[in-house]
Amino acid sequence: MLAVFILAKIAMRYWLMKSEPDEVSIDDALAAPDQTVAWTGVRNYQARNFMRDVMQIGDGVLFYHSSCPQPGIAGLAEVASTPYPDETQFDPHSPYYDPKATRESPRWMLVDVRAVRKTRLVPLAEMRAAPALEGMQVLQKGSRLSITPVTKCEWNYILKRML
DNA sequence: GCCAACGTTGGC
DNA sequence: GCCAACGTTGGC
Repeated sequence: MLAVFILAKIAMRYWLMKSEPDEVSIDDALAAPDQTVAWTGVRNYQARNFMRDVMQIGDGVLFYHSSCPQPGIAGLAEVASTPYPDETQFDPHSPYYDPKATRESPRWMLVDVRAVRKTRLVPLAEMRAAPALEGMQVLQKGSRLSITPVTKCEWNYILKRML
C-alpha cells in the first residue's frame, strides 16, 4: 500500500483547464453540489485523451476563464473522478451532441472537476509577462487546446507568486 | 467583428 | 495519404 501511495504521488500531475465563465465559472463550480462539475463539451481528441488516459483523481487544476472580458486563471480545482462518457454527446438538443457517438461506443469522455477555491484573477497578460512561465503550453503561439499540462515548476510558481 | 492558427473533413 | 476547404478557438 505504501508503494502504491508513493507511485500515486510521483504520478501527480497538474493541468490548466479552460472554461467560458458564461457557461461554467469558478463561482458556478463552487456553488455546485460537492463543488463538483462534469467537464462537459470537450470535442477535441487531444484534450479528451488527457481526461480519458492521463488524468488521475487528485491532480491539480488551474481553473481558467476564457472567451471573456478578462481571460485568466480564476481559481484552483482538482480532478475528482475517473473518466466516464460525456452525456451531452447523446443529447440531440445539446450543442455538444455528436450523432456519431453511441452509448455502446461513446466518443467523448470526461472527468469531474471539484473547485477548491477562487483566487485573485491572474490575467493572461500577467502570465505572458512572467519569464518563469514562458514555456507554459497554454501560452505557446497558436495554442488552442482547452486542457493543457502544467509542470510542477509552473504550478508552484503560480501558486506561490501569483495567487 | 477581425483574424491568426489550428483541427477536421472529405474528395481524389 | 495528400491537401484544400471549411469550421472553431480565443485573444484583441
